[in-house]
Amino acid sequence: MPGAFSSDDERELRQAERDVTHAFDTQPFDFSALLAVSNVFRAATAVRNHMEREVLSPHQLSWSAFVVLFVLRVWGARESNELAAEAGITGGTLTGVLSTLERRGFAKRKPHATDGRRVVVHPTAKGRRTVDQIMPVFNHHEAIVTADLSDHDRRELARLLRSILRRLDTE
Amino acid sequence: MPGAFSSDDERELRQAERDVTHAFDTQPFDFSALLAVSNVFRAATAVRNHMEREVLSPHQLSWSAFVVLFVLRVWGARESNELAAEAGITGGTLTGVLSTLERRGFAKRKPHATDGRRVVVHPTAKGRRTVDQIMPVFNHHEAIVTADLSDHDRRELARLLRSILRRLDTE
DNA sequence: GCGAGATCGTTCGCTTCCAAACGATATTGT
DNA sequence: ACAATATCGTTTGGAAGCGAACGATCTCGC
Repeated sequence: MPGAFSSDDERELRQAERDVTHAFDTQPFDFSALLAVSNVFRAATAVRNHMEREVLSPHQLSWSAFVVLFVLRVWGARESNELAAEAGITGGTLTGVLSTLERRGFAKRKPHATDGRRVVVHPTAKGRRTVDQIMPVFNHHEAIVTADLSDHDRRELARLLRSILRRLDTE
Repeated sequence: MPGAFSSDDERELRQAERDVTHAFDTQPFDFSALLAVSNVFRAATAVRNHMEREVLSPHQLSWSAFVVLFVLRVWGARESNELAAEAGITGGTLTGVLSTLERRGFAKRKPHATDGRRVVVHPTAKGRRTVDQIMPVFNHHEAIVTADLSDHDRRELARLLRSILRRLDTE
């Protein structure tokens, strides 16, 4: 059912909407877009902080370091550019993350067989083991933060977000 | 209608699901939670990068700096701790952001009337003017990135995300 | 072949970001 | 009254993060 807010939630929301409208009284805003985007951020930072605190910090791993390691664990050795794209970070940032990962023995850079410019990143046994140890806990917390959503809602959420991603890809 | 993916999208998705399942064949995962959470991040970073590039960088403002300035513009002077909470950053980070904002003349710190520890942050006229200038463009881009979603979809998206936020608040 | 241009990872300068430690100020218990 | 405790903003140290500039390497046109 649409509009199934808690009344507190809805009141606070409408108040914020009024405040913003009032603040910019000369301009009409697209509120559904504003609310959608701003909530994507609030949710992302809240979940990220939660995960880093509850799941990742015991292993001294940052979010990005874990994502990179996860990709290596599931799909095996990758080239740097693929890795950066899948982790959603730039090449410059990946260099730093890889330094950390390599220093701590989770991954290893190797030269490409035929192309002297490229680098292939391999997970180490320790790296794979660490992901295997973290992943169940991580997934459990993913279930916790989405506990108020039905399975259908979660898939719907993922679908709506992919629509945004697709739109940004094609720009 | 549920499941209204493009077929390419869906195929890629199912393949990724198979890959992950195969990689961790001893453990069953909650996939709807995994997909929901991971897409929240992909979308957030993609939109954030887009906004910083297209809207904020001409004004030399970071995302956080803009959020803080926006809060000051709409709700007026705030104390530091409120500001940090609403911007989704820690106190230490806010100090740095405020230094930048103050240096560039967008905001100003003033001592609290009765409590010598606290600081009240005020927007300057220049700060308000800058937000007024950016906000229409920002909102226009919010509309662009959510262009493939109906108005109903956008509100549904915001609702689902708020459910996650509420869950994290009450932990 | 071989020079022009593209592509790759790294480096650089700068900002953001967090957790933890720190001083300064308030509040509380006794 | 006054020590113990709590709270506030800042500082610190280290990792992320970006865009731009850079050298090294490859590709393409001729």
